Amino acid sequence: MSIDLNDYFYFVHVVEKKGYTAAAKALDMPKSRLSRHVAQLEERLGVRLLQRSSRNVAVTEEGKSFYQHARKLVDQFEMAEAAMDNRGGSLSGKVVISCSLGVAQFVLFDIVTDFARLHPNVLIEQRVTNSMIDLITEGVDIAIRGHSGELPDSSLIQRFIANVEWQFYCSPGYLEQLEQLQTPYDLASCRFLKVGRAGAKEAIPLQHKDGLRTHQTTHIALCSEDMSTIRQAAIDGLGVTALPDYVCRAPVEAGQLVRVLPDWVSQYASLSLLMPSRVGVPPHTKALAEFIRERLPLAVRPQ
Amino acid sequence: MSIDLNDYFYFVHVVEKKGYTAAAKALDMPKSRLSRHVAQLEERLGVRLLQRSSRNVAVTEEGKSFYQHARKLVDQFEMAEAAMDNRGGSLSGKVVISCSLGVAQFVLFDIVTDFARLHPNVLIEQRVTNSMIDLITEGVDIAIRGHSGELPDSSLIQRFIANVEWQFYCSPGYLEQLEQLQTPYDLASCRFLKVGRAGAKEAIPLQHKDGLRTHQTTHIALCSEDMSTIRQAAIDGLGVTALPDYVCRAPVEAGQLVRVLPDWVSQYASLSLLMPSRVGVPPHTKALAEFIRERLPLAVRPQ
DNA sequence: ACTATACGTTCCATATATAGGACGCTAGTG
DNA sequence: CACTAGCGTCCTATATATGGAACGTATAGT
Repeated sequence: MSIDLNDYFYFVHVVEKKGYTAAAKALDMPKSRLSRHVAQLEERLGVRLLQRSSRNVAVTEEGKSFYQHARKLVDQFEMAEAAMDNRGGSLSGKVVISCSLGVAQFVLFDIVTDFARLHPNVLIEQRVTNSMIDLITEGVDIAIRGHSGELPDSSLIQRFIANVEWQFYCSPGYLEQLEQLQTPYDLASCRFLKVGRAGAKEAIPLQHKDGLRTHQTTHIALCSEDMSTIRQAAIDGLGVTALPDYVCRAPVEAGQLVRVLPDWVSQYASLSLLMPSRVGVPPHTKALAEFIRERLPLAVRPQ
Repeated sequence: MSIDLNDYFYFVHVVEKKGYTAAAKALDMPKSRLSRHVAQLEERLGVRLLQRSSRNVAVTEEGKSFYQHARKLVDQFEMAEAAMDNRGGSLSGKVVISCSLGVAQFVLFDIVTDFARLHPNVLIEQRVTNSMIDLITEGVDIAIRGHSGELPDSSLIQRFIANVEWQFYCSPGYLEQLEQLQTPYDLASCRFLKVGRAGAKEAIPLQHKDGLRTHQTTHIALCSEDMSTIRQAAIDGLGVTALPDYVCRAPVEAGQLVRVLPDWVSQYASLSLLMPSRVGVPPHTKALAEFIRERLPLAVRPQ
């Protein structure tokens, strides 16, 4: 029974993709290899890491514990590889990064410029869209995706980066106009400013900090796919809105917005970084991915 | 060109054993394997990590940088393995640990007892000697060795654990008796208490914090292989001594000893953990080794 | 209830890595 | 100045791992 550090790598990816088939697609290797390597790891450790059914895999308690360690190992691996790619000679090449409007305006704006300053020979092509596009056919190297709950399975490598809370905000002036805004029900008598697309009336999801979920139907005063437009509308006192916490941090500090229903969150979302594969990725692409992975959590850090 | 995390493991061991032959012996595998894996790693990264002559290997600058990352990866690996070995079921078995008198009395005393309390079914046999013994023939599983400079090459796995400074101490009362003790030369008129074996006169090595080295011959009043005896003699005002910093921390805080020549150190030493091999090591031995590796640096931490 | 589908595992011819020794080289030794 | 011991690398029969398809099974849609 021999020690094989690659087992860690395989195991981590099977866990993160929640299955052998998905992991095999993402890593572009036959699933039989993954199966055998994870089995070998389990035998060597004498622990069952994954509980297989014929339909999917579930991570056991031991597996979760082991995953914590194994993920750190793979992190170290990725950092080491990225460090070696950066060494000395300046990076060059073109990298296509895709993200949403909100992420571009409020999260990545200084990260990509800092990277561009750091690596003047790397051409960054940023594609901004709120639509889900196919990264492979569109030739995208890196995508940042915001999503609530699970990201739909795909053949992409996806790495969790940060949690995001969509909180409720309005201007201090608008708040005074309202009779009260203490409970989700009070939203019914508000004008609501919604990010995305909407009809005249929409059910706004709410989640209490203790986990309780509910909905409240309310009147939509304005909806836009552009968060900065919605934010400006809220600052101008047009209504209540739900936005990611990091979007409203500055106007809250400036006194232009106040957080309302502070015990409630519209949705808990996540930001993930997606890449088509992890093998054969050119150094400048790896470097940007690693740069984002380090900087982005700081940019959206709560408080 | 395929990615192989084992390359990291092999590279780290070649660096730490300063050669393919020594690493191969320690890991109990043919050196051809190490050679090929390191070569593959270099080719994949496109960097020369080791500079080979036909007589030995030298780590390049890139190699040193890469080693920092790779060592962390291997650390993670070892911690993950140890964590899995510890899981649930209580460990059992016998483990033989060898160390010097000083390490036993001043460093390991609560570490081994804590471990014994944590794992009541593990029998720890501690062998205490100041002589260099052959771990393999003596059946020793783990050894803690103090050494100044490099540890002599052996077929053992050796992991650096902590730095130790041998500093100069005497009692406040003895210090008053002395005309002055400002420079190494002033040691000549002191009575010196030496750890180990010595003649009536000995050259005491000194090293300035800036790196300058010198010697000072002085009269030996007492020498013992037991640090606690020497320390007690110093507390009783019999002379000046040089002892590891951690040995004198308590008496210094109690006002029984004062550090003299504070800009000088008698020697910079290290503590390392040695094990016969890393493959086929039973869980309880791994667990003790990992436990020591975590706890010992805290026990000897300066200040 | 039925069926098509997608899952993880197993099988086996083939490709790849390995072990152990031979090799060429160099630093220390007499 | 020749020699020996010890180093890292290269070579090749053999052992091991691999990829792709076949397999058994459980789910989700009808």
